[in-house]
Amino acid sequence: RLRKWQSRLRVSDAAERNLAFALSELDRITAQLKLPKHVEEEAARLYREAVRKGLIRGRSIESVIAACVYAACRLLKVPRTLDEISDIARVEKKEIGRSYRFIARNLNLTPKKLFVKPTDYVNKFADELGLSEKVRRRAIEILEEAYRRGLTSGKSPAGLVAAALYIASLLEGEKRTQREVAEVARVTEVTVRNRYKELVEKLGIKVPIT
Amino acid sequence: MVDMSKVKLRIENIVASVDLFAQLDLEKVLDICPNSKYNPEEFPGIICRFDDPKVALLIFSSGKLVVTGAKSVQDIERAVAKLVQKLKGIGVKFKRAPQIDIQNMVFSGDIGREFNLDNVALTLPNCEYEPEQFPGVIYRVKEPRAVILLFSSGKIVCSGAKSEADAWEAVRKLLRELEKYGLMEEEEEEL
DNA sequence: ATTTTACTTTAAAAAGC
DNA sequence: GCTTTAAAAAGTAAAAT
Repeated sequence: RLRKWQSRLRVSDAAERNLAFALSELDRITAQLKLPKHVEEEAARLYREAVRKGLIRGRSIESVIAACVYAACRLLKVPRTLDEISDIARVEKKEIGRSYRFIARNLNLTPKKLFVKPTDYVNKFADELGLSEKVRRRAIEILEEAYRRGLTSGKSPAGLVAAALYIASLLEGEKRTQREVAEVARVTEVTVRNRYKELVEKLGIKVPIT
Repeated sequence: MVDMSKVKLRIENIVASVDLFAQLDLEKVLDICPNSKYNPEEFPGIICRFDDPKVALLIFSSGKLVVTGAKSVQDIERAVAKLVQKLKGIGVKFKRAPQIDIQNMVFSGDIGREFNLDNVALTLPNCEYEPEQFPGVIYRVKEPRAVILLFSSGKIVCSGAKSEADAWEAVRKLLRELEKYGLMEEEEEEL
């Protein structure tokens, strides 16, 4: 009898220790990324739910917490790239991505709930690049036309937004280099260049010679 | 009725597990497998490649094998027969004829029309789509168990099926769902 | 700056860690 | 869970030219 009691205590002990570790990890990440309180709370809620459903088995607490942060950002429309999170999480991006897709599947986080409008990324990147409202509007117009023309399916949203911002910055006379745009969007210059070429070509955009 | 007339499927890879019903001394087996690799530290089996039929075999001391890379069940049968002949050459005795089990078949294919994957992801239940991580929609079919990757071009990859008939049935079920949710008509305008 | 090579996703088995 | 094997899809990344 006493043994069973002790083992239960041990189990809840371990569970409490794991939760405490997970929440401290969550605190560290959200503080470093300067994420709003409601995102941290949502991530914590998702984590507890994941634990309750036994989704942590076979996965590290770190990768699941990082995945919950990313999922919370997507659910609450707080644009953040997976790269930014994996920079400070001590787990590789690939592993966070796997945990993210796994909890999304099992917590019924549908693509619809997780969808973040490209517009939100436009504003986030434009903020970091110090671009005007005019450039943002132009970039969004380009993205909407690209969507209508079927040029966005399967492509990296970050890469598309980066290319649209690059083009808009040229058109509105507030030029940013491909390198600068690629850096904030966390994609390579080659990706920006590829998207840029396709958008300019297929949408017939005349960019000023640089 | 689901129109499958424009759908194409091409076998790309077959994975099979095989039991030869014989114990093997892997050090001796190494001699009859020219281009083979064996590092028990990292992997317990011999990795051996045949040019004809073009397959890769994983050979274990238990006498069990994994044959991959085949484009037909016949390729697997031929590869197993070829290995058995070589093993007989070094004196291996078999308790009975080898048992071959097809474990997985991978197909590439085409549905014959393009898709707006954002629309598909927002409408088709139980699918995954994370373009930041992978360009295709991932759709899991319960029965027969298989997974289909759907790309914006309409090209697909079907894996996990244990037979060609199962793969066709899985694709048929995906098309039935796409039709059910009106994702097969909306003649994506222009271009 | 462009080309080549490599890796992302899916499935499944083998023996052992 | 991981290790190894094969193959396609289309995109992106990294490395080479």
